Amino acid sequence: MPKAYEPQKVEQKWYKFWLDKGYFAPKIDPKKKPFVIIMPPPNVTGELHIGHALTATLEDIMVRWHRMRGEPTLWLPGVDHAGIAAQVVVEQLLAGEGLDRHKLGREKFIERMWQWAAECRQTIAEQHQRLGASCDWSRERFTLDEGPSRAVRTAFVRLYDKGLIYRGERIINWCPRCATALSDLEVDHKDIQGYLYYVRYPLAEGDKEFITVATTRPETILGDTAVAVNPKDKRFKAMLGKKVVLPAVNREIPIIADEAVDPDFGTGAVKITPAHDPVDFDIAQRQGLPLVNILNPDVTMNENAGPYTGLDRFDCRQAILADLEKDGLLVKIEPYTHSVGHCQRCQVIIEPLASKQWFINTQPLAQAAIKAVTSERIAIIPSRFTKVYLNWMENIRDWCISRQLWWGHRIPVWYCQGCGELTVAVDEPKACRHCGSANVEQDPDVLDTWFSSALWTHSTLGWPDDTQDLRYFYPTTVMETGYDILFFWVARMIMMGLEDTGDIPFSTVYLHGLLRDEKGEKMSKVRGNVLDPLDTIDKYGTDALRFALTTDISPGNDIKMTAPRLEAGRNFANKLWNATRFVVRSLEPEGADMEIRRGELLVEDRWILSRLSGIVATATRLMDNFQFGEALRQLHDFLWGEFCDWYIELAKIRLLSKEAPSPLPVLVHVLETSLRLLHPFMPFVTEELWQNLKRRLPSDWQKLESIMLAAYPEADEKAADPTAERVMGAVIEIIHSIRNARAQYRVDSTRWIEAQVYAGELTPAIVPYSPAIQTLARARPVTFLESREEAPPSENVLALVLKEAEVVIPMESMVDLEAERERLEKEIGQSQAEVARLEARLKDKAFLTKAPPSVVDKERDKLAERKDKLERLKQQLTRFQA
RNA sequence: GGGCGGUUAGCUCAGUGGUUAGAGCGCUUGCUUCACACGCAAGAGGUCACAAGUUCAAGUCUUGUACCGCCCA
Repeated sequence: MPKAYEPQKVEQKWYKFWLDKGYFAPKIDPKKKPFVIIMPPPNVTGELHIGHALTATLEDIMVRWHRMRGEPTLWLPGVDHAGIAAQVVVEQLLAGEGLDRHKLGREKFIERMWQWAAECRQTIAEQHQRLGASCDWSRERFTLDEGPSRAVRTAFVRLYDKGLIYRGERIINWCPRCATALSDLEVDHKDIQGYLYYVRYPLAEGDKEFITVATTRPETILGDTAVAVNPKDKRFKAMLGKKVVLPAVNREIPIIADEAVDPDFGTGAVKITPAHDPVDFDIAQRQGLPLVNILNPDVTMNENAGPYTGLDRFDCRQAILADLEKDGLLVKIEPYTHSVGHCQRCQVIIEPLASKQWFINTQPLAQAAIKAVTSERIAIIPSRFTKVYLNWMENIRDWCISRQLWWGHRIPVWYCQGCGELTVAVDEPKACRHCGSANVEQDPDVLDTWFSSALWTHSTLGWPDDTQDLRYFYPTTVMETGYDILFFWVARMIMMGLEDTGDIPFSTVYLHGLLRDEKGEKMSKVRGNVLDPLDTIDKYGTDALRFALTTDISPGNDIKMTAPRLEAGRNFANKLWNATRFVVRSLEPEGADMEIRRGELLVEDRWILSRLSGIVATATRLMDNFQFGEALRQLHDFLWGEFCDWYIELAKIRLLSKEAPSPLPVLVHVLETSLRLLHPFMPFVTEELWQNLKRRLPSDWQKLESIMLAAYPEADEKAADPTAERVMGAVIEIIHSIRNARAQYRVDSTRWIEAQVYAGELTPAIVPYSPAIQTLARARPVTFLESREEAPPSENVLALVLKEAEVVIPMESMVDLEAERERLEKEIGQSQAEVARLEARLKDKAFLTKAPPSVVDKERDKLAERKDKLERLKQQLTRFQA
């Protein structure tokens, strides 16, 4: 084995091995409950970023863990066609070639999209494989595959037939750059420093009378169909029912009263532009006002804009302002900060406008989705997101699902050119369902990508067909994704899953945090601070990346990804490598019996086995609670801080002395168990090391051909050994204290120093550790005192009072008496304070009666121990006062 | 405006009421010790943002305040 772990040499070999062996595909066993994760499908917009690596890692951890526990485990991968996002990418490619989609035509453009998607899917699959993702590639799905596409059409038709999908003219968010409608969720609201313009509208009758309104978008004056005031607002009572003349276009519009008007905004009178504002639209519906649309799809002004026709929306704004100014109708301009919608995809300012689109009436679906969570059939982790989810669901608004794009699922609606009726069907109709005319044309629009994503948990498993996969794997177990798509995706999956199948899509939602750079900024391509997971893997190894992504994180909290995190992962993989290298090397000359015989175990063996059992229990409990970060941290600390730092060091001494019993069976057992514990987190290095062990052990030691198939360790309760832990604790403390004294007194590292140990009742158990103390603390001779009095009263002696023992070190003339006395006094002071605190607590009736007995007992033991130590410290001090 | 989160060592973060609050990195000191310098050993470093409360017991629960961030409107 080389001196350092070289991930590049092993990772791809093992992935291919697993894949070829077919380990990733579940075996359907009707007697067992499966563990199922449907992977959030990455977009076909390019390559995976570090956030995808986090998703893949967390899901792989769960999947490998459950698979090792013997559960039929399905992790189904997939890719999303990503409507707007992908179309934009390919349009940019076309632009580079001097083309655009209109020049190409719809059919050719779609061909280009498919070409792009195929390349992308290939890249994404390869990247997932580099990450070690053990997903079932045989079940991989693409949202535009025939199956999921039929699911989309089926779901649409069913909702339409139930009256939950409708076509109507509503205010939608129009992105002029993407040239499509967007749902409310696809709009980012940003505060903009703008202006509030106060504009006079002259009354139609009566000279020189005005009503003044305030607006942030003066160009919309052209689309006004009323001026509204609050009915309770006395200031405008006399004006109600009168008409004003719209400036610029000289159209007459009424002054009306509506409750929705806030008397405190501006002048209290507001302009109503029903075709370009959601609030105004509602008012217009109530009041029966007409809609005047003033914009073309490219947000130039249309023919309703009179003299301004053809101007861009913002040029028009300036032109109107100039004209108002000229006519003396612009009263004042105030700086004003207001929230403006931007296209989430391209950041262009969106226009709210009335448009005929397809919508889902979401409220009936939301009712079931709310109940699924409040009844705890679906749990959200971390639980604080439950409230966020419910709040959104309870205030849900209809969902605009049609998009004026080419890339996506075509809306399954055909318009009859004969009778004008609609035919809504899963399969392309030959004729109009109403009049039989063959002259039908399909709606040119496609569906919001999230509509197909909402079906993902069941469409991937075969719905609407009654397939074996759907029956066995649905409902799935965990939906793991980022909290940023809780509404976009998770909430809608719950609604659609329930609607389509009558059952929840998953029982647990696990939401992870977002990745940030070293400055704490969200990683994004726009910011240019993205980390390419493949670069990271090339530099540090996949397991190091996975370690960096999972250790010391907690659900729902953001993660700053920095080089030191990755280095820590690489170092840990290397530590594992070298621990195994040591064990493997020790194995070579013997190759013998690996049976652990309980009766022959030394204290240190019993100690490490006890600790191992404890760590297995802890890690399993944490993983059951989705605390993967904490679980990995505990495994790391055990392996590094206990197994490597102490057990291996002690084993070295035994191996050198060649005395029976050999530590090898325990070394192998603890190492192999640890590799299995770590496998879900760090699959490559653990497999490589496990195979290295297997190769050098007798053939009957392990018959399985991969660690992936091995059982996840279970805690061995019989191994718990408090006595061994206590003795080893004392041994470690003794060694620590001697090392500390050496460092403090700057004893040359090659020099041996004498140590006398008194350990009371533990003495017989500690005596066998004399060689260990010698080697690990470089102390010789180490002698054991029968009683405390044997400590020589010499002045040049360092006396260290420990929890269970005392160590006396003759230091020749090196001890600074004054400093020693001060140190002892300081320790006594601390000790006294502690004893006092414990005594007070144990005298407290409330504590004694109300605290659980186990806690009280613990405190009593502690007090006895501290009192004993205090006594011993005091006796030491007397030596300096003689 | 409503909601959520964060504030713990120099930095990045764990800490799911019960010892003397931990880790990684960084820092100081000493080590080419026969698994590992991607390492070993020893060490320094904390009013757990602030205030009040609940509790036998609070970094942990409640309320308020401040600052930072996010979501929704």
